[in-house]
Amino acid sequence: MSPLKAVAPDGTFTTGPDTTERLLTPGEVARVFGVDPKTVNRWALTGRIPSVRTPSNQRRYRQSDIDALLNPSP
Amino acid sequence: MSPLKAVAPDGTFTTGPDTTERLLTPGEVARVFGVDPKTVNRWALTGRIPSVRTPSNQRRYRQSDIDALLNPSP
DNA sequence: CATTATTAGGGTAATTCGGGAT
DNA sequence: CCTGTCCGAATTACCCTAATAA
Repeated sequence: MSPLKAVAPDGTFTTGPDTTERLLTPGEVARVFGVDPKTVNRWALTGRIPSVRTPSNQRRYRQSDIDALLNPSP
Repeated sequence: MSPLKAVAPDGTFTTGPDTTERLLTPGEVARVFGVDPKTVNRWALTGRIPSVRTPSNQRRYRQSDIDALLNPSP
């Protein structure tokens, strides 16, 4: 199964990648938690947060992962 | 082999275009990695991603290439 | 044919990376 | 153990106009 899903927010089926899963930059995540962007990256290095790497080795963080940290065991 | 059919691991095949070789626009790839579409084109220029050119010089990216970047030799 | 969105370019400011010292 | 800061180098975002796509 491809990681590039094709279900639109309204439930319709569209061909193409899943655009519903937003990716956040280190700076954006840093603002959420009120810490330095480098601290966010250290969390990734120590395995506290999952991260996605761009082809140029920059880190991106899934919105769902951040939401999970903000809402533990709902 | 023809790009117009997909052969599953069990030997069956599906009719229609090969979805693993679908071409993605710069904007679609950009949303996958959470970057600007221009950045995706820069990846192509610097050889980080293979790209296909339309007759009008626009860039397209093979979904299989994008999948490979997200799942580096598992 | 007209309209709207996307893309290709280039130029510049901002962000990110990694290491290392504090 | 965890965090914020300094550094240089690399990477990216946003600005614009013209061309292409739907």
